[in-house]
Amino acid sequence: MSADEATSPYTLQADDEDGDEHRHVFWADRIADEIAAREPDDPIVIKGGISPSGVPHFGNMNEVMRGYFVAAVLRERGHEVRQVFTADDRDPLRKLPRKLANLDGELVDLGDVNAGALGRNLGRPYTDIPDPFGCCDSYGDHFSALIQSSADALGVPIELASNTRLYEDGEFEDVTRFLLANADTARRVLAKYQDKVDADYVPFNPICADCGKVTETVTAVRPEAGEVDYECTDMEAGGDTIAGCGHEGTATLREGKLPWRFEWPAQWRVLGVDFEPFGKDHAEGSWPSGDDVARNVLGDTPPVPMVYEWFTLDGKAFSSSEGHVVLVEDVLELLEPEVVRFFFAKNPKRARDFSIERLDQLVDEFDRFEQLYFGEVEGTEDETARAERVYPFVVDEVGPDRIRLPFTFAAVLGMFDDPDLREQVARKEGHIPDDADEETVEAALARVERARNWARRTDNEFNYELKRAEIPDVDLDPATEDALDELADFVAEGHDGDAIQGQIYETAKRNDMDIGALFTAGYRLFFDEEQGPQLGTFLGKLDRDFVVARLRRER
RNA sequence: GGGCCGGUAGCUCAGUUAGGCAGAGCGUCUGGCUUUUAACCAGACGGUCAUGGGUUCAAUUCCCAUCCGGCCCGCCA
Repeated sequence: MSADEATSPYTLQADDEDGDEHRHVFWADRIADEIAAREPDDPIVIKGGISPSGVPHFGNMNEVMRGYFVAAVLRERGHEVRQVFTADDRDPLRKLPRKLANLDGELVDLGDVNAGALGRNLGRPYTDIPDPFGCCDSYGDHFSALIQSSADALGVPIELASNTRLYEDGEFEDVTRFLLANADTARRVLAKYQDKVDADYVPFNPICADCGKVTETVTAVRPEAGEVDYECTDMEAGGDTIAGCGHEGTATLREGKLPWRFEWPAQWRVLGVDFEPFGKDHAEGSWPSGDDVARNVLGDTPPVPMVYEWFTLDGKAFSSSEGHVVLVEDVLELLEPEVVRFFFAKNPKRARDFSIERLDQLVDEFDRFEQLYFGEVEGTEDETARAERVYPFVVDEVGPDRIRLPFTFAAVLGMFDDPDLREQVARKEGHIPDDADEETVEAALARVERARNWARRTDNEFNYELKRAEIPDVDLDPATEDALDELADFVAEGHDGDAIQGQIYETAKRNDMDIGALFTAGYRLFFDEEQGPQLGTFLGKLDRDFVVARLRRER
């Protein structure tokens, strides 16, 4: 097969060759069609994978979530699906990340762990490097555990497969032997993509028995015996040189790894992969060569590919090594899992910014999406069709009776520590129907914690802080001062929040001043902000002496 | 330098695979609601669909060129 028969990885924009007449509102349906057209045997295998080289961040979850939606669609169609995720943990550590994370997902500076010990392991497989936190069997296992817990947190069942384990168990042995026996073909194909591939190139990198580094210099190959001889030479890694130890030895096919361009197709064969999503970094490099290697070296059909665009985080590229990351666990302190899944259900072709600052916008979008599904709001034909198709895949359970507090409202409710007070205010504002059962109300109020975390984290205008200790520095004109004094007298008489709220309006009118100005003065005095929660209700909840004194600007 | 992906309202995004009046939400503005402030209702404003050409009765959509952002083309994954 020639190169022009190669598969474009841009599956979502390819022409539909079947002339399939239904247009899909959900990209995962389109992919599922592609997979089904090949009539694969069950179970259908969907793969993702990353190197456990450092903190697995929110953007990495594309590898899990994109596959998840395709799996869900295929399951809906009656297929058995396995979602496999390879931890590419035999890859060598090439450079030290500046930030690591403990098993709780807390970021840690390299300097706070034993950086020196880590530095001595450059060039060795992640699974052969001690865990810098000392809690797992290896560096690789540590970060694999984080990948697993991230997938768990999103409710996606993945079968995590350790690449190292696959090598050790001999799963790659046959395909490795085949590649070594057919090294000429392998070289010829890969040379189309990589200039460095010459007559001496060997598609296998043994691990040095002496220093443990992945080596690149193979001096003899005996495929039948399942052995290679090697010399441990220097390795180039990102401009730096990792020194080899010079050891000359012999390795079995289980004691090394395939170079990535062969390892990927080998994984497809060994795991029987039918579909794999991957980031755009692979689209023009490893995919074309992998596709070619699979077809023309191994004689396999490569999986259905799908390129996804990368996310940015608050406008900047995610960077594990530099610590510009957010982990799934962090995100789930701010968003419900269904909102996170909703984000990943959007078109993979589009580069998106995951904006922590504007998470309220994402949540509002989700809430509307949900209302569209339940027919509670009007939308365009496309919006409605999309909501009807996608919503069930995004939530664990379709619940028409759920209550969603508007996110920013929930953030403001967060200033009350007392759960009863939160509920009371939410009811008063009409966000909780009278007939809602206890469980539903509790579920609705769960958003308050997340919204509160968001307000705190971004320290935005919803992060209200009562300035109790000290009176904010505020300039007031005499008319406002009079009004505040009158209001103080009213509060001192003992009235509830509703009455105080009404009195603010009355007082402003009586003093012939702008209502907004009086509210602003109030917010200034209590929050040092221009706006805030419904003032009367809020003041009604505070201790009366303090409120009276503050309105009189006494303390 | 070559290839690829993306660019749609102030913001967040649908729509582009198959050419047929430019869309939604939020925000903004105006008005209303006997209490605008964390609302609700009604309406308005908001666009050279990145730019310039071409094909076409008709182009956001197809073709060519250009600009911007990102990725790949060394190594590695």
